[in-house]
Amino acid sequence: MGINTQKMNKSDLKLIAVLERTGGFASAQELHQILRREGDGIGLTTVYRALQSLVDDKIVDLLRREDGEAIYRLCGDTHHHHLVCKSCGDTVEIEGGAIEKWAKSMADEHGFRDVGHTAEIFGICSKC
Amino acid sequence: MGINTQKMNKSDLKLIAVLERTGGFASAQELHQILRREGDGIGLTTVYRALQSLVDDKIVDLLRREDGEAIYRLCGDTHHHHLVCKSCGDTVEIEGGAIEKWAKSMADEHGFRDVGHTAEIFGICSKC
DNA sequence: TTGGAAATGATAATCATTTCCATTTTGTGC
DNA sequence: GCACAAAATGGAAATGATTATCATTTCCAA
Repeated sequence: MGINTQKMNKSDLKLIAVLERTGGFASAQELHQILRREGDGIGLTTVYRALQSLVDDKIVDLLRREDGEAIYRLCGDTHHHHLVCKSCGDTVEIEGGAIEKWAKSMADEHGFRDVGHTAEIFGICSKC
Repeated sequence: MGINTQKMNKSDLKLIAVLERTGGFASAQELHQILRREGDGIGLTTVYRALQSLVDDKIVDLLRREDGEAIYRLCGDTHHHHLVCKSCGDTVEIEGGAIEKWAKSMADEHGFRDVGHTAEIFGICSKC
């Protein structure tokens, strides 16, 4: 049994569809632009509302960009991390098995539960 | 040798003093209010500028509250990561030896150099 | 003392997010 | 189909943090 789509409204489903299609993280503003570009007249307010309800229902995760802007992704997407070039912006998706273990053991050690984590690596790629 | 205060300006020192006194995390707006309440006529602009420069110099850490607002805290002199409670904001500094190794090996594998990294864990602490 | 660089702070601009509210759509019993 | 209430929608204005602008002040070396 996947997501229960029975009780959702159109906006929720539209947002889920876009998030499935794009795959990664996206901000509310970006998601709104994507839908608009595709001819959907959805309003920004509705995008925020739908995302909020999806977060409440634990269907999407809410994270934060470096500058504090909220970004969303479908829960259950394969969890991975990024290796980003500070010069050209090129990004490599990498596995983070070691991080998962580290986060879990640290959380256990300090009595934290419901833990998530962020981990990114920045550097200069071979081309730059 | 602690922080090098020689090259700092008054505003930087004021902010450090308040952060030392209050101990935990505080937002720019809160720090500004505290200084104003104490009779210091410092401007909000200067508070943001000083905090930015302290972050650049790795003298304070910048994290995000749940709502995206930036919060600042004096950091110790060792490289560390944070375990943050999403509910009460309580923070534990933790070692990240595993992360250092992981970041280095990933960077080597993909030909990146001059690498840095970020890693934070967030969850619900035992008290909440 | 003085000239220029750095620091300062009030004000305005920016930008994501929320709130408000009038309008439209949807669902339901007849 | 029809009337009507509840839910959904979206544009516009409000909010609040952060940043940019720019005129003025402070600092400091010559």
